[in-house]
Amino acid sequence: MESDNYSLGARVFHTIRENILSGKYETDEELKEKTIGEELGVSRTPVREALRQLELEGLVTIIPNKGAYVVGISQKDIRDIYEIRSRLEGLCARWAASYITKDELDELDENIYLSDFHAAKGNAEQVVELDNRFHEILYNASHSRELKHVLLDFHHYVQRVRKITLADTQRALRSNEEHRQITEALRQHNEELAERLANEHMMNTIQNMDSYGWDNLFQERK
Amino acid sequence: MESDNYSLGARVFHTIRENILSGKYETDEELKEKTIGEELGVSRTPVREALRQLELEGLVTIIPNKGAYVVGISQKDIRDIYEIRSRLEGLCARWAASYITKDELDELDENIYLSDFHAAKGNAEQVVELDNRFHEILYNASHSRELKHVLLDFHHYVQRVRKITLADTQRALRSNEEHRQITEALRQHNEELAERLANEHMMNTIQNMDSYGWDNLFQERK
DNA sequence: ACATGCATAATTGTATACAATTATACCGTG
DNA sequence: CACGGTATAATTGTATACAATTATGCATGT
Repeated sequence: MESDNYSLGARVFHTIRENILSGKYETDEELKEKTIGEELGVSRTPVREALRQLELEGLVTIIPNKGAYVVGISQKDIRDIYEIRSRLEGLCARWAASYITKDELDELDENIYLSDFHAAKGNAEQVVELDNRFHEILYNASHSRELKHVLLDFHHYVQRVRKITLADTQRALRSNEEHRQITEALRQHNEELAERLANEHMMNTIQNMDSYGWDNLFQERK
Repeated sequence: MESDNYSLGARVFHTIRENILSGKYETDEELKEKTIGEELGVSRTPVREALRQLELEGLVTIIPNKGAYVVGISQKDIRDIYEIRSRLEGLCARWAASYITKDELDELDENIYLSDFHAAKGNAEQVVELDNRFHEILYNASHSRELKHVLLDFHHYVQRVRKITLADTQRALRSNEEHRQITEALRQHNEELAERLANEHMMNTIQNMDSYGWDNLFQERK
């Protein structure tokens, strides 16, 4: 999804974020600048910058002169995010319906085709990557910097949950089917339909998580 | 809205953000760590941290080894944000309709009452503050950390535009009337109505900006 | 045994020093 | 005069040093 040609500071940021979202750093764990710096082989400076950024993202809480603590992501947080996303992905699809190009539609088609293949094979990693890309194309097609920004944030935020739900072949294939319908609505430039389908796509994911069982989604964490 | 008991670093962050949003730093202007540090009487370290945070907020772009540049906020950005907010404020009101308490409803009533007073007097500053507080109560009443987080971000983002639109007495009074209707829906725990009214409240703001004339909203910037 | 207070250690906050990279200005050459 | 190259300066990136604050542990007294 994104290149590795990052500066050191940016890499530190991504590493810590990944460690929080993957559950490597536990909820309420204190993140000490010195310790993390030693782990990653850098000084405190880039670690501090990363922690300050992560606070803005809501992943850590910083108590001045005390420390940085991992903010837990509750089941309700995840639900809320998907409900927020349902509204915004809907708006995104609506806008994309106006602007989307033939090239983008072609890539969406290919994306779904490939995802079906990998889902059938059980290649969860690739399915997640293709899902990332599918939504990213829509974000770009919305032609809205602000909407893309906020949606990308949330998308990253729930990456861990998506890795689990999309590992289920049945859900992955159904998700692809929903992607196909959205793509079709976009091709027809049908704003109303595109919005409704993208909206439902997210709500279906919540339903899926409900039936999957939230305990299973969180078992690795604790 | 928030206390001033901040650490130095946090204050630097807020100052720079304010300078960007108020237009003191022009679009595409290069923000040099040394210069800003001297302006604010601090070293480069807290400035760097602030700039990295502002990049995450989308207010500056950082080109590695080159510099930090102010990202311009276009008219379309503002429109998009209000449309995004219309969806999310609607969702927020819907959730708040379930959770809102009598105390919060009382504060909303008082808030509107005071705002009417200040609007009539032409105290734009107070009207903006009360508007901030009105929406903040709703964000809290939604009982959703994630929704509150993203809405607060956007709310700050458009602070400058709000200062202008709410300086118009007619618009301020109409805004208060809309607040009153939303509050009434909340009091009745009418989710559907609350969502629709909050949604329309934002869309009306867009309409108002349209009739106000975008050029006037941006005249100070350029 | 437990609470209290003080000394010490650990940690964060800020400033500064140094390294790496990029911009600038000057000079020579065609 | 235009162009290019090189030395110099300016700026960012990272590490370290020092100050301020907070945590820890031990001794003391009750």
